[in-house]
Amino acid sequence: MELRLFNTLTKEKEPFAPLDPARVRMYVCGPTVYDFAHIGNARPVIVFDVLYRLLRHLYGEGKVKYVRNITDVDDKINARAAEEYPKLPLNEAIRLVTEKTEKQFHEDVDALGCLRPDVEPRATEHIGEMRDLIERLVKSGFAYVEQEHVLFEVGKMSDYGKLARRSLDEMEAGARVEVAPYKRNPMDFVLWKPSKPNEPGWPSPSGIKTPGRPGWHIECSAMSWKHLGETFDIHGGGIDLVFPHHENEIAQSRCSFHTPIMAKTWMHNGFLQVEGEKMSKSLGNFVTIRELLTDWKGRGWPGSVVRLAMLKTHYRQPLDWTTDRLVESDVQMGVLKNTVRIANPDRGAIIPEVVAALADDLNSHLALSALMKRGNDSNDVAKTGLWLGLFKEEDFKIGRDHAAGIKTAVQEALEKVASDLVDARNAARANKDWKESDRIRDELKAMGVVIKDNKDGTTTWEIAR
RNA sequence: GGCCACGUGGCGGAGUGGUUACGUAGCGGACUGCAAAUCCGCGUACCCGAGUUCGAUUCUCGGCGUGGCCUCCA
Repeated sequence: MELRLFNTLTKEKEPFAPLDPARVRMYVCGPTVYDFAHIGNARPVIVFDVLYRLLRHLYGEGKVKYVRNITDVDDKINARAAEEYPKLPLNEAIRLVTEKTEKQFHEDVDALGCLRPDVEPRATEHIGEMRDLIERLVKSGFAYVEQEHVLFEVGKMSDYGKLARRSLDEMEAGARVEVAPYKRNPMDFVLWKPSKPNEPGWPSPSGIKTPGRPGWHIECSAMSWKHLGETFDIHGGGIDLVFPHHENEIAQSRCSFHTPIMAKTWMHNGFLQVEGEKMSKSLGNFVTIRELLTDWKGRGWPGSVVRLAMLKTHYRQPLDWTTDRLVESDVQMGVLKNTVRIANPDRGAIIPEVVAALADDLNSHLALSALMKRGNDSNDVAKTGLWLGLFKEEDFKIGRDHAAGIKTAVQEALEKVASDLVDARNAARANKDWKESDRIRDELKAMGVVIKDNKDGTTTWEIAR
């Protein structure tokens, strides 16, 4: 099956061919760990999780390497640490903030059914690689040292701006901010900057005496290099990262290694709004993953429902996050769960139409349509839903145990009670005592058991969703 | 101001130069003592204007609207 992906570099959907099919390599920009991740952060995590699953399916599980970084050096982190732990030394406070936030992030995205990447490198563990890259750039003339800063000189790179499709002239004309005095060109960007005495700092490159810290972009160049090599296949993130972040990553990496590309395919997910408005703290419509899972609009939403709600829209389209979207996803998830309630994924196969839809630039909505199509074999739906991350293995534990004849004491007791009541109700029905029959059904309902009178005359029951 | 994306039925949303998915909601029906679940049927949409064309929702140009980037940001 041919995989086609939209490449921001060429603005075209193109056939995907890995540099090395035995080692498919993908890098996605991960979170800056200073606060709960919000629903906008969840979008790329879910989207690229689906791509990761698809790549593993197409090339083999052991053949794909997925790297998603954790940014643990950043001014926002420093500010948050000082605010939350004013009495601790800053470095210790920073460690507490980043560790806590990283744990929260993992809990949240696990709940959304996302697989962990193969490597989750931390910026602070790659300062050496960053210094190495910076030294290379200075030596080869792409970067310069000025007032203890190291800056990348954009004018030295002939096709700077290619990803964002902007020429230097256009960008300078649009520059609205004050230009720092140490910059040769207004668009030059920081690779390394000096730290104040109370800030985190590391030995500086290129003969700078004062300890310093990295600029924002260099960490991704360093970590992708360390874990994926000088060039790799896919680099992903939110569309807002195209400029300047990804443009600058490309500049750093290509000029360090003198390569024509950094990543072959650049993929960017579209932005998300909340109830038709831009999500922002000032509007008060900021939605964190944690809120969604526990209490948003009066209830908690299962991770699978959030995942489904996210994948209903193609990843490059803008997405409006609304209650209606979640309610509909909840209904659909209920239908899916009902379909697979006695299914066994081990006996099913991944539905080819679902894979085909995803292989066409991750058309997740069409894939979901194929999954929910009437008449699908329930074992196939189970297998495919599991593969898509919509179901978890434990969703099928009861079905499997049931098939294997394993029951817990609680289940046995429940079954005894329920089957006695069902028998009593059927006896009442045989006497056309509808009042008693309905009373027993209500009693069962109160216990969380739903009755179904089947067409063949039998009566079955199940635990209410 | 510069660059870019998007605009499809009540809602979500795919797709296509001509035959107009699918889901959800709604309505009608089958099945039921009544329910639940399931199944069947119905609705007939593509921002506006101009152009290309035998024919455009689909291509081109212009407009309007929404959003993004240009500054930390998924």
